[in-house]
Amino acid sequence: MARQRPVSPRKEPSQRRSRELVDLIVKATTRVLLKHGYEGCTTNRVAEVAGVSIGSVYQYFPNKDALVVRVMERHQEKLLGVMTEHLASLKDASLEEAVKTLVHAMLDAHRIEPKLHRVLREQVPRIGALKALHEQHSAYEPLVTAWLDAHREALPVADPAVATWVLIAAVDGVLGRVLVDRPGWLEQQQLARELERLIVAYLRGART
Amino acid sequence: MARQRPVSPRKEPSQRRSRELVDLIVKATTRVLLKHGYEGCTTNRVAEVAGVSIGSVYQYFPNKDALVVRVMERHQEKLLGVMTEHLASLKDASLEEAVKTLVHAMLDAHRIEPKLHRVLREQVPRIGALKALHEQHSAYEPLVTAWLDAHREALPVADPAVATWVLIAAVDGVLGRVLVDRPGWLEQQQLARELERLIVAYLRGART
Amino acid sequence: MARQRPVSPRKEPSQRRSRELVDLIVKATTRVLLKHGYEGCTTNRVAEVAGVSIGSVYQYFPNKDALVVRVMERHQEKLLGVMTEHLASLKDASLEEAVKTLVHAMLDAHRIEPKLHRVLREQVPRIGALKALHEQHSAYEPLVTAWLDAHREALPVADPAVATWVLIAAVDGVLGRVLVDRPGWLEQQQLARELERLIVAYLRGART
Amino acid sequence: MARQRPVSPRKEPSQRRSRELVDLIVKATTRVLLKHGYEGCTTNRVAEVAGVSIGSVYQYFPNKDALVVRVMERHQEKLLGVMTEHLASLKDASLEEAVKTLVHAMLDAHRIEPKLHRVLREQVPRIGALKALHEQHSAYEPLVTAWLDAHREALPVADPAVATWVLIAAVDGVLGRVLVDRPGWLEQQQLARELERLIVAYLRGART
DNA sequence: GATGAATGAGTTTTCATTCAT
DNA sequence: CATGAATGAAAACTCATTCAT
Repeated sequence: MARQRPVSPRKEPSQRRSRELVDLIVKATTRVLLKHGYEGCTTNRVAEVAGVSIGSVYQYFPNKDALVVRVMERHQEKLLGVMTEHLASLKDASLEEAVKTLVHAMLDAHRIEPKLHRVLREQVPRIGALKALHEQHSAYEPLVTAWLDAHREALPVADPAVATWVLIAAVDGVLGRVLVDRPGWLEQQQLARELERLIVAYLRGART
Repeated sequence: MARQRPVSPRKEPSQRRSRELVDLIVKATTRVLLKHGYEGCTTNRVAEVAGVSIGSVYQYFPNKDALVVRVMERHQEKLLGVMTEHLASLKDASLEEAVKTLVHAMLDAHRIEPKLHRVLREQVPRIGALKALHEQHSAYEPLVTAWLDAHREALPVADPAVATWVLIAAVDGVLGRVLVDRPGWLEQQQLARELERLIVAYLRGART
Repeated sequence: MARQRPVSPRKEPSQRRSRELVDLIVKATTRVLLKHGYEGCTTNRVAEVAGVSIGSVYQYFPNKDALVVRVMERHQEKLLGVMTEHLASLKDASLEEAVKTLVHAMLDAHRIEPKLHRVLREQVPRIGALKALHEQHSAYEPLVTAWLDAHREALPVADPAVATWVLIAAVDGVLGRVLVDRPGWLEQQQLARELERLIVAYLRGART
Repeated sequence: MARQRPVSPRKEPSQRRSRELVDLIVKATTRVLLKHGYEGCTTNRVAEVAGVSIGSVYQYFPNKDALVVRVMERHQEKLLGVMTEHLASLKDASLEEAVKTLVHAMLDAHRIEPKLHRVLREQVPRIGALKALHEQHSAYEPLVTAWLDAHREALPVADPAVATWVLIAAVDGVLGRVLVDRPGWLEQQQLARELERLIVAYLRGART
């Protein structure tokens, strides 16, 4: 299935000037990605939009995909920031609070740059970065797992890690779909409510 | 975002020979898609694999994407077949039975051609106006909604359509993820159990 | 040292039309090679000079070097033609006649397209085809060796094959140099005479 | 044939430090040439290998080819050293001694850095106006010519300069070929013997 | 209808060279 | 002097699509 070239930055931008350049390029990539999608995101176009020579692009990025990957990483860093910030208060929360927090966090994360988020979700799989995309959750999953573990007694959860995995996959699945098919819902109270219900019910559980 | 071309078959293959030709081409596209991914799925390659002239391909398909779309449609027809078959018995089922049926149906659907399924999910960019196509669920959602509607009294479900949507999005989200990150789980009992728990709990609900 | 890509034709030109196309391309390559050297022999330039689309070039040649190699092969076919024609009469020749024939043959071969010959000699090594270039002699070496073997008694030649090799390498070395540094000599009587002397002396030999 | 740029050092390295820098760069060029061939010998790579800024390279060399030329010059200086050293004793030598000396000298010269020698011969295109450089022999040819001239009486040599030229071209042709096609022979006694026979015979000559 | 030769715009990428710091 | 970031012309090559046969 081909694809799998080095994607790591070619050269660390050391001086200030370069760092700004890299920043410019990544931002341009984002814009182009938003406007033209992955196919239309050509290196020349990126360079042009960035107002930078094509050579400069290749000075810092070994190839086209490296650009996209970098955009993805930046976005994920932001997501992660939002998530961890929200989840910091999870520790001593009650079930209801915890769930509200989690849902709120995930919704907020999806509100950061919804269009970009959607483009990345749709296009990034093609460059084999789907796993990387999924692993964006791995950073805060432990927080959730820890909470579950702490409340194990009160909840019929056999394996906290698995429960976390299923939960996040489910919620993320729903949100991903919302982003693509029902972008308006992101701001709807009802969506949050349903997700909360989904989670609470699953955790309180009713063995089948 | 560019992309927006006709995608429907150029001409209905009326004679038998033509129909066989189309079939040949679609099968070839599938094979190429599996082996080389979307990027590597070039029209010339497809023609070659099909043992057919490139001109003939363009006789029946207006452009490259039409090929891929046809492959998706075929796959979805199969999915739909499996789903509706399973869901036919839904009508008078109890909650537990209904849920078991649904989960079983979705799992079975994902077992049809998992590799192709994954390639289509991962590799195929959202092609043009084809969002609808990606809503592979829309075809059987009504069946689930109908069942929910019929059992409305017994279940704290405000809006059956929304509940169906959320449910399917959640389960499909989990399964999509399983396909990519935990392919082995597809055959694991535990996965089915967790999904059933998720659904039952959500439907029996526990208002937050 | 990189370099070593497939160089064999991509597709056999089957129809008349195609054969003419390939011919056109090879001729254009020759012209470009003569005018701009190997570096300046770009595929686009070749296509342009041939009055053909760049795509057509790549239809029949997998890459740039394949073009050059084909030019080389054509040239060698001509050389070989001239050589074997001359050497046909070698069989029963006396030493003096045989040597005259050989020298005459090699000189004639170098007169075919001296400029092209020179360019190929200078540039072709770079694409790793130097051995191929040398092997151009292997086609008629046996003829010379056979003659030597037949006259073994009369000549102090220990190993006819080695003697042939040395002889041809020497003469070819001289001619190659003439081509580059003293192109005018090619028409000079004296050059032929010196080469004949070189050979005759070597074969008649005088053990050191 | 394009190509025609200044190739002489941009500025004489006056201070010690500069001389060391130039040395570093030339050595790096040699290494890169050996490892990657002429095509792969990029200025940036050279700078990197030399552990020197690309700017510094251009401080002392006006362009890429100047680098390669310098490498060639260095190599030829060494060759020349070996040759003249050997040929110093030529003066009063007998024919047999003289020939032995010459052959020995040329063989030794080819043993200096055979790989570099081969790369330079094979890979380096005739750079611009540098034919002269390729006439690596011109430096010691006079020595041989002088000897021939001194022994004119005893030898049937019409024009010593021409004889020298032919002789050296022939021997060098054989050696060049050996380098590429039969590298092992370089150490074989037989090669030396054959070359000696070739030369002695040619000089003692037998008018045809 | 079927064929497949021909097209050429459009991509990615390299690398010699410059010049502000 | 030294640096190395920045440049951008130019090269190789692809592939969807057309159209004469």
